[in-house]
Amino acid sequence: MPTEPPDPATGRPAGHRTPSEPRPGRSAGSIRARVRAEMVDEIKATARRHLATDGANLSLRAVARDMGMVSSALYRYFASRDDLLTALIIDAYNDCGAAAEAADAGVADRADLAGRWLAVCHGVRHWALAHPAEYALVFGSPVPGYSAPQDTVAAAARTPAALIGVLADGHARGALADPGCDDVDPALRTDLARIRALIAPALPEALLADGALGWTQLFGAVSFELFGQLNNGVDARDAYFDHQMRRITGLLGL
Amino acid sequence: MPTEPPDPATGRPAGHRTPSEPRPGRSAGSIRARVRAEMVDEIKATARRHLATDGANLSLRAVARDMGMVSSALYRYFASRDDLLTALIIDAYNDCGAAAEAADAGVADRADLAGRWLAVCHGVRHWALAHPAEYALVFGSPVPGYSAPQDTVAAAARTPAALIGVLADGHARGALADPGCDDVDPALRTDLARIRALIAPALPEALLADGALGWTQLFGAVSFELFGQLNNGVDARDAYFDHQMRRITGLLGL
DNA sequence: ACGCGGACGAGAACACTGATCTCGACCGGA
DNA sequence: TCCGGTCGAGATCAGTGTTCTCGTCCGCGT
Repeated sequence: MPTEPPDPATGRPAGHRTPSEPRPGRSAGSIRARVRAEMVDEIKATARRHLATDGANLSLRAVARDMGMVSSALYRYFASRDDLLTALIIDAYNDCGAAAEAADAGVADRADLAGRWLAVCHGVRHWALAHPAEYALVFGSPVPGYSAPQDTVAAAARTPAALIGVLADGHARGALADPGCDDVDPALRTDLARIRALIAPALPEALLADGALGWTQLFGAVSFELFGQLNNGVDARDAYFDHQMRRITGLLGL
Repeated sequence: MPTEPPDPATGRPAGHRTPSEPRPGRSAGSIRARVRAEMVDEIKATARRHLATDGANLSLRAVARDMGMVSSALYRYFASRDDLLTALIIDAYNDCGAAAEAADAGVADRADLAGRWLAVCHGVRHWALAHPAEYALVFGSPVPGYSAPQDTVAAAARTPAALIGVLADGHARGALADPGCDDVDPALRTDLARIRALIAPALPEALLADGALGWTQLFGAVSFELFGQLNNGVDARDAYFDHQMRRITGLLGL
C-alpha cells in the first residue's frame, strides 16, 4: 500500500511527490517545517559552495556526499537539479538586488545623482566579483532545457529597479531633464508605459529608456569582465569599468 | 609494441595521442589529410546542429551516434569534448566577426558613420539571433574548468575591430571629434595604448575607449535579449535594440 | 500519553555521460 | 607490393540525474 497518494496534478503514482512544502496547508511554525527549512538552507549553502568551483554543472551527488547523505535524499527537498538551481538563481537575484539597494542607500547626499548611480554600479560589480559563479548562473547563458519560472521575475527586477529609482528620484527633484524622444516605435512605447506603471509612474518614457540603457551597459561591462572577454586586452579593470560608467552617467544627464 | 610513441609533451604512454594533425610534418595535401579535414568538418557540423537543441552540454556520444560512429572514434579528431567546444567557439567568433565586417562593407556611403555603426550592430544581433547556441557558447558563462586558449583571441578580436574600424575611419576622415578625456587612470591609458597599437594606431585614446563602450553596450543588449533578461518586460525587441544603439551612436558623436 | 501516519534517508537500479585502452582491419605512400 | 600508421569498434571505468522501494523514526492530532 503506497504511503503517499497519487499526484493530483499529473495523475501518476508519484513515488516521492514534488517537494517544497510537502503538504500544502499545515501549521507553518511546526517543528517539522522548521527543520525542513533549515535543511533546505543547508543544502543551498553547500550547493553554493560547490557552485564556486564547479560552475553551473554542479553535481547533486557531490552536494549530498558533502553533507553525508545520499543523492536520493536531496529529492525530498528539491524536485530536481533544476529546481535547486532555480532556488539558487532566485537567491542570487535577491543578493544582487540587495547589494544594489544597499549601495544606493549608502550615499548620504541624496541629491548627488551621479554619485548614487555610480555607487549602484560599483555595488553590483563588487557583488559580482565576490560571487562570480552565482553571477554566471543568473546572467550567463541559460541552461538549455531550463525556462525561468515566474518566481524569478520579482527578484530579477530589484537591481534595475534600484537603477531606475535613482533616475526617478532625480526627476522628482527636478534635477533631471527629459531627453525627449520624438521618434520612438509605438510598440516600444507600450512596453515602456507598462514598465513605468510598475516601477516609476512619474518618470518620462525617455528617461526610463535611458535607464534601461544604463542597466544594459552595467551588466554588459560586468559580464565582459567576468566571462573573460577582456582577457588579453584590458588589465586595469577597475579604471576601465569606472570610466565606462562615468561616461554613461554623462549620457544620462546625472 | 605500441604503435604510437609516448607523447613528448606529457611523457606518459599516450594511448591515442592528442590529435589535430596526427603527425606534425606531413604532406599537407595528402589524401589522408584531406579526408581527415572533411571528417573534422562533418563532426563540427553535426555538433553545431546538436548545439542548437542541447546547448553547451552537448553529448559527444550523441554526436557520434548521429554520424553512425562510436564515441571513442571522435577522439581521433578531438582530444576531448572541450577541444571540440573550443573549435566551435573559434568558428563562432569568426562567424560573428565576419557578419560584422560584412554588415559594415554593405553600407555604400562610407562617410555615413552612424549608418555603418548601426549596420554592424544589427549585423551582430542578426547573427546572434540566427545562432543563439553558438552565441551563448562564446559570450555566455564560460565552462568552469575551461580556459580559452590563445587561439581564440585573434578570432575574438574581429568584431570589436570592426566597430573600432568605423571610428578609426571616421577619425581619419576628420569627421570625428576627440571627446578628450583628461582624467584617465594611467594604467588604463597603457591598456588603451597597447590596443590602439594593434588595431588603429591613429585613433585617439578617448575615441578608442568610447568604441569599447559601444562594444560593451552592443553585446550587453544582445546578451540580455538572448539570455532571457528581457522576458516579461520588453516585447518590442527590434525597436528596443535599435533605440539603444542609436542612443550610443549619439554619444559617440557619429 | 499514546499510537499512527507521513516524512525521511539509505540503497539499489536504470539510462546516460566523458574518457581510456585494446585490438583487428584497412589502405595510402614509399 | 607490403608495411606502418591511421581508423573505428567494443569493452570498460568512474561518475551523473532520477526513480523506486523499503525500513525507521518521530512529530502531530487525538
